Amino acid sequence: MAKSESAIDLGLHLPFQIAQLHSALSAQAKVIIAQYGDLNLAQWRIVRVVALDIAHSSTAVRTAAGLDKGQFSKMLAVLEAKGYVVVHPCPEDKRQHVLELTDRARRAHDRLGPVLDARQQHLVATLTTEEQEVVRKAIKAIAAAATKTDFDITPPEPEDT
Amino acid sequence: MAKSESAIDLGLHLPFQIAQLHSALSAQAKVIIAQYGDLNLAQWRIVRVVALDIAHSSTAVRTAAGLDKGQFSKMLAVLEAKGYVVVHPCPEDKRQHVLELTDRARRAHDRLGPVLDARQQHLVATLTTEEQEVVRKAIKAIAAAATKTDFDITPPEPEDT
DNA sequence: CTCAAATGGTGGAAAAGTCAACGATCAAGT
DNA sequence: ACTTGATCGTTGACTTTTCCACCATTTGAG
Repeated sequence: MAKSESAIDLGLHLPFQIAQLHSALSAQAKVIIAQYGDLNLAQWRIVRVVALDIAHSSTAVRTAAGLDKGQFSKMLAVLEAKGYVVVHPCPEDKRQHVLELTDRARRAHDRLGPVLDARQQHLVATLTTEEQEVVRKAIKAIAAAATKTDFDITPPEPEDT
Repeated sequence: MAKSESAIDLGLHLPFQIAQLHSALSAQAKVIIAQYGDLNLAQWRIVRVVALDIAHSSTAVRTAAGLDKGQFSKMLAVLEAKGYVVVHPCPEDKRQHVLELTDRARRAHDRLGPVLDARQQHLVATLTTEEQEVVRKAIKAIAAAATKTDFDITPPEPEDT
């Protein structure tokens, strides 16, 4: 088989390829988003999660957007300052907030949403439905497998030097 | 079909899921690498590219490792300072350098390489060979599709506000 | 040879992301 | 009611990543 290469074929390197892919996607998103407003990627994600009614309370939005606690706090402050969201106290849990989008955010979402949907379609355009399904499943599986960190074929040996 | 959700099902979101996956993989790699030495991810990639004889001249290594120009310069300086690589002038192009690994780097690679290979296998362990093939193809295709930034369903209309 | 355009590497600035500590709030048990 | 432990959001320091302007070198055209 063509696996004669040391280890660098195409098969190996999955994390590297994912990183490359992520980089490309991120750059693409950045350019697109920049054309339509003054929000960055993280901020847009927050807006989108709320606009699609995926979540409205702060923690739920944060996890859905996949953001760090600190970063979320900062981005949310920016969004509020720019007039994209209004923050209400949460009746059920006084520690949290409830996010409400302003008209400005809704307009931005109405303009940008379709473009991002088009992008999404463009991205998977070359894949069949079955392939998309496989990819989706694989992402999930690999993400789960990525939690293990103790491989330890050979335990670290500090006195090797 | 089950596509009743606004847009947020599983199918959409690919960039987001890739981002999450990348984050998980990156964190995993970070932990593993940290156990075996004092190199970070980018530095390790450089070492690996050279160790596997994928490239030796600076620009080739940089692109193979998928690093930013500036970051590569800095990481390379660190590698040199730590005694992992020796930088020679490039005879064919005086702007570039030729990278040579030190024994230290080779030892590090000999120790860490197998662990990362094991990790790689673990990551794709749940996927069949065909599925791996699909994933590989998909990554390539999506990455290619990610270069397009001009979707412009509707051109930006500044006077919408 | 000379010039202009393109490419490579460096360094600094700005942005993004990470992390830990802190006070406020909640939940659960007593 | 009270206490303990957990969760939540904020803040500030810190690291990492990204971007851009600059100079040196190369390449190709005249």
